[in-house]
Amino acid sequence: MAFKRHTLTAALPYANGPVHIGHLAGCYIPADIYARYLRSKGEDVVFICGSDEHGSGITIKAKEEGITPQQVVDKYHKIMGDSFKEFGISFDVYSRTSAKIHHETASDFFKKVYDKGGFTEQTTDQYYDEEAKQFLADRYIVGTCPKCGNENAYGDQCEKCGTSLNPTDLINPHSRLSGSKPQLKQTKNWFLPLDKLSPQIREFLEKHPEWKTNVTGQCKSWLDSGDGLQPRAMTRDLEWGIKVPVEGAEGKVLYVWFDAPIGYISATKELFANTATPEKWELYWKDKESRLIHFIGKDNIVFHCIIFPAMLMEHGEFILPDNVPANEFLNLEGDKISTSKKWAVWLHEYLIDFKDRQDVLRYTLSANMPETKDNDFTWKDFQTKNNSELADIYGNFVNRVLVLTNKNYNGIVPEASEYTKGDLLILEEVSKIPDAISSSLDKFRFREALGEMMNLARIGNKYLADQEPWKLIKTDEKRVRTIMNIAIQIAANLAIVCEPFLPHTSARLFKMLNISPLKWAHAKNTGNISTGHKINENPEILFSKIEDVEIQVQIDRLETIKKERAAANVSFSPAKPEISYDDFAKMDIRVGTILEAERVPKTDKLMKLKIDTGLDQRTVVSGIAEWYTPEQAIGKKVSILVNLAPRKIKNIESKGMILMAENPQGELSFVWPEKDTTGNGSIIK
RNA sequence: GGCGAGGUAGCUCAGCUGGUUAGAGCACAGGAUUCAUAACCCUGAGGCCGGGGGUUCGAGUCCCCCCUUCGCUACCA
Repeated sequence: MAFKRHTLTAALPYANGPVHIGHLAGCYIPADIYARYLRSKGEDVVFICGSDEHGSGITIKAKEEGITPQQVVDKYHKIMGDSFKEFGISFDVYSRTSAKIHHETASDFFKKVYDKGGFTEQTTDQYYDEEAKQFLADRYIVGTCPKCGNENAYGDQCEKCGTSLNPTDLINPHSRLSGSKPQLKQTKNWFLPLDKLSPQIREFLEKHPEWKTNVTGQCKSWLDSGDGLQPRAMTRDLEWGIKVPVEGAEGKVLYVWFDAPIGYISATKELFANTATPEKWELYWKDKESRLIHFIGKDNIVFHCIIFPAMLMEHGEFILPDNVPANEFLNLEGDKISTSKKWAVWLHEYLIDFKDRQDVLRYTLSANMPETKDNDFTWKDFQTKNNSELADIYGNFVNRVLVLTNKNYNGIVPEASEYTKGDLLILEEVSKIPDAISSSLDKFRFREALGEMMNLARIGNKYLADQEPWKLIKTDEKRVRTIMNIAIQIAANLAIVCEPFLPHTSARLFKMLNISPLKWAHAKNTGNISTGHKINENPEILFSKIEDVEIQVQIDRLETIKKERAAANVSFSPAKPEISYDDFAKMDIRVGTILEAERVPKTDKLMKLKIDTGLDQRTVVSGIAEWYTPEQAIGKKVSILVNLAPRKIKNIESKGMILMAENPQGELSFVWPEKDTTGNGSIIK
C-alpha cells in the first residue's frame, strides 16, 4: 500500500464561465492542500489541471456572445488560469483540452479502445437541422416546455421550472441555429458498454471500502438503480470538439465527458514534454506504484468513479483511481450557487475586492468545506472567521511573539537555557501537531486538519499567557529568554504546518522570521531557529480586521442580484405566436364537474379524476396533486378539453385534459364559469 | 414513488465495531490580564442527539415506521 508517487487531479473547470467559490471549496482547495502537504513531506507529486473546452455548452455560449467558440475558451481559460495562479493553487501544469497534445492523446485513446472492439455501435434518432445541415445537441433545440409552458425551454432542461427533458418532449421544437423546425434523422454513434462492464466496475468499487460514504453511496445508487448501468454514447454529432478518428464518423466529435478526463493524461504529458525525460508522464499513469487521486465535486462522481474507470479498463494500459474524495456543494447565503443566475462569488472578482487576502478565503472555505453535506457560505461568517480566528488567534500570536522579541532582544533570538516541566510539556504538544494534521489529511478530513493547525497557534497564545514574560522581564530576565525562544520556535513551526492551507501567510511568516521555508519533517522539531538568529525588524500584520462596510458591499451586491432575479420571476412568459381561428376552433372545451378523485399511487403529482362532462363521464389523469387534495377536488367545476387524444398515464387511460391557471410561482388553480347556471357540457369558446 | 447521502448546542462540525454526567471551534455571558490587531487566558451558560416504536442490563450509536434537507431517477402533457 506504500506508493512511490502521487498523481493528483483536480476537475477540469468548464471554460464557459469564471471560477467561483463553489468550485474552490468543492475541489481546488482540498486538492491544493493535499498537493502542498505531500510536497512538504518530500513526496513525488504531480498536480494536474486544465480547462475543459469542448462540448455544446461552449458553442452555445459563443453564439450568445457573438464570438467563436475558440474566443470563448481563450477568454475563460485565461481568466481561470490567472485567478488560480494568484489564488495560490499550485498546479504543476494547467493545460487545456483544445491543446494539440490533448487532441492527439484523446484521439489515440479512442482509437485504441475502438481497435480492441471496446465500443458498440448504435443508430438512434436525433433532431437534424436541414438548413444548417447538422445534428442538434440537446441545448441547441428550443421549444415549449410541456410542463410550465415556457417557450424557451432547452432540449435537455427547462430553465424556468427546472424540469429535465428530452428533445422529443418539447412542443413545437425549433433549432437555435436556423430557427427551422428540426427533423428526426438516424445517426450512428459509438457507445461504451457500461452494462457489460458493470461486474468489473462493481469489483473495482468494492476494493475501496475506505472511500467517503457520499461517494460510495452514489456509485451504488447508479449500479443498483432500476436497469443498472446503460451503454453511454462516447461520440456526438457536433462540430466543436475532437474529431472521431475512425471511418464513417464525419461531422462527429468525442463526447465532452469522454475527452475531458483524458485531459488529465494529456496535461501530464505536457508537463514533461519539454524536459529531458518526456516519457516520464507514463510513470504517473501506468506504474502500479503510482497513486491516482481525483479531486472533484459531487456532480462529477459518476464520471470519475464509473465512466472514466470503465474507459481506463477498456483501454487497458492505465492505473485506476485509488481514491476520489468528492465534496458536496457549497451554497451562497442560503441559495444554490448558479453561474447562469449570477448567484456566485467569482474568484477573479474576489481577488480584486480583497487584494492580497487569498488566505482569508482559503481559510474560510476550508473551515466550511462541504465534506459530508452541502454547506453554506455567508459573508458574515467570512468576516467572523477572519476577525476572530485568523486575526485574533493566529495573527495576534505571531504579532505578540515578534513584538516581544524585538522589544526585549532587538530581534535576536535569545537562548533557551533551562526548560521547566511545563516547557517540556508544551514542546511535546507542539511536536505532536504535524502528525495530528497528517492523520486528518491522510483521511481527507480537511476541516479537522485545519483545526489542528490552528491549535498550534492556540498553544502558543496560552503559553504566553501562562508564562507572562512581560512581567518576568522585570524579575527574571534569564527565564524570559527561554520563554521567548520557545515562543519563536512555535511561530516557526506554525509557518511550516500552515503552508498547505495558508501558503501566502506561510511565506510572509518565514520572511518575518527571516529564515528559508522549512519542510514538514522540521515541524516535529522544536529548535528550528537557532539562538542568536536575527529576525526581521518590521513585523507586519498578517491579518487585518475586516470592517462591516467591506462585507456590506458584498451583501448589497448579492441583494441587488436577488432583486433583479425576483423581478425577472414575476414577468410572465411572452405571448405565443399568432394562430388562426381555425386552430382555436379545433379545441372542444367544456364545463365539467369532478365526481371522484384519488391519488395515483407511487407518483408525486398525479390524481385520477372522474369527470361529468355533460356528454359522458370519463377518467382524466391530471398533475394537480401538489395543489389539491382529492377531498378539495371533488365537486369542483372545471374546464376540460374533451377532444384531446386519449393517452395512457401510469397504465390509466386519460381522456382529455383539465385546464389549469398557473401563476408565476407555478401554483395551479382550477378554471370555472362564474354563473351557477352554466352547467356541465356548456361549451367554452 | 424508487435509490443514495444528511438531519447532534445560535453557527460549522466530532462522536470507531452500542457502555459511566454527549464533545470541539466560533458566537454569547462573567472573570482575570495588558506583551499584542479592545486581542490573548480562565470560567460559565447553552443539547427531548429530527419524531415515534422496538431489541438490549444499557442506544446519538442496532432494527422498523414517519417527518425533513440535498442529489439522481420515475411519473408529470
